Amino acid sequence: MTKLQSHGREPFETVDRAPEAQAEGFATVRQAHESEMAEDYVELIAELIETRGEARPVEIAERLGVKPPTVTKNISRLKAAGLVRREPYRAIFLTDSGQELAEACRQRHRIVVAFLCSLGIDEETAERDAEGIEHHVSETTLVAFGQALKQSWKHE
Amino acid sequence: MTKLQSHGREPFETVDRAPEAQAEGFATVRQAHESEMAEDYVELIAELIETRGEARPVEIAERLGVKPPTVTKNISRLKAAGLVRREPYRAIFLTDSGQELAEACRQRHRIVVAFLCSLGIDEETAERDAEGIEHHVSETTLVAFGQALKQSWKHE
DNA sequence: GACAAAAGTTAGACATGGCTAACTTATCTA
DNA sequence: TAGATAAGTTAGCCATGTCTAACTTTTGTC
Ligand SMILES: [Mn+2]
Ligand SMILES: [Mn+2]
Ligand SMILES: [Mn+2]
Ligand SMILES: [Mn+2]
Repeated sequence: MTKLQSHGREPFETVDRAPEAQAEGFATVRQAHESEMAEDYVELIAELIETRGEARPVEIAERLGVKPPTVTKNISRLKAAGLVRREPYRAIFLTDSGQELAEACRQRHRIVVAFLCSLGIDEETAERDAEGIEHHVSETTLVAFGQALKQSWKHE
Repeated sequence: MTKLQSHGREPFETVDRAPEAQAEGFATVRQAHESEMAEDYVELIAELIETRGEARPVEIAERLGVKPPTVTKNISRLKAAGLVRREPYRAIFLTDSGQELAEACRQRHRIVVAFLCSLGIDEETAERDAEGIEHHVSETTLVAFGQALKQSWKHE
């Protein structure tokens, strides 16, 4: 039991951090919440276009578990943010920047799900937890998940 | 390269799920967001009481990175929810149920941080990501993190 | 003990993301 | 092609969690 590969510390001690560092952490979480709606929408829209040919508000509402007016309102926010293109009463399309965001989100989502599954978590739970977790995974952590995933392949 | 221990699937394929299942996932995330404020506050209050002797609004504000009026408002919500006991202009205490929630949250927070660190992620990043991730980790996933952590000790 | 500084609260504003009810537009079908 | 049904929008409501400005209370200092 060498200490060489240790990433260190006893696992259950509370790290005490400088107040500013802690505050920065909470600020990061609040920021993540601000992008969350956009990320989930573009991700879903991309999936619907791919699998259903088009993205319709009814279906977005159904899959998000919200009511149609909520979708209308949020879609116009996405349009204002330049992520989506569309005319009233018609299907929804992604702009280039929307497409780009969607791809990144889908990729991240898939990695998080696969990583959780590689820990032995059932797919349903993995999907559920990933839907929230994904928005709080930094690039660093995403890379670490990817690495761990590769490791898990070797050992199977 | 046996398939015995495989937890299955190619890692980068999109799982397609029934609309209701997907909707339930998003509903779970929305629910998690509703408890998030309470969880972060009681956790922080418990830590402040432990390390500083008492929990004062200024310090809560400083560590959360918000302004004092935000803390005042949220503390009265926690009081209404029966998590906190306090009189105006005085320090804040946890009720039994607040204490209980705080302990669970601290434990979960520590496990998530330790787990991320065990993947080789630096502590600062681990803390930052954990602050958001913790609220979306189901019991199942928390247990899996704990297990993986135990494994990582064996191999170090 | 008075007064200045620090801490805390109150009031009122704002953005976000839900909702229902009522209306409009598009699509389907007889 | 008319009428019915489904889809989508609009208007207006609500809760949450943030803020600033102004006020009150407590604390510390001389
Ligand atoms: Mn999500
Ligand atoms: Mn997702
Ligand atoms: Mn948190
Ligand atoms: Mn936490």
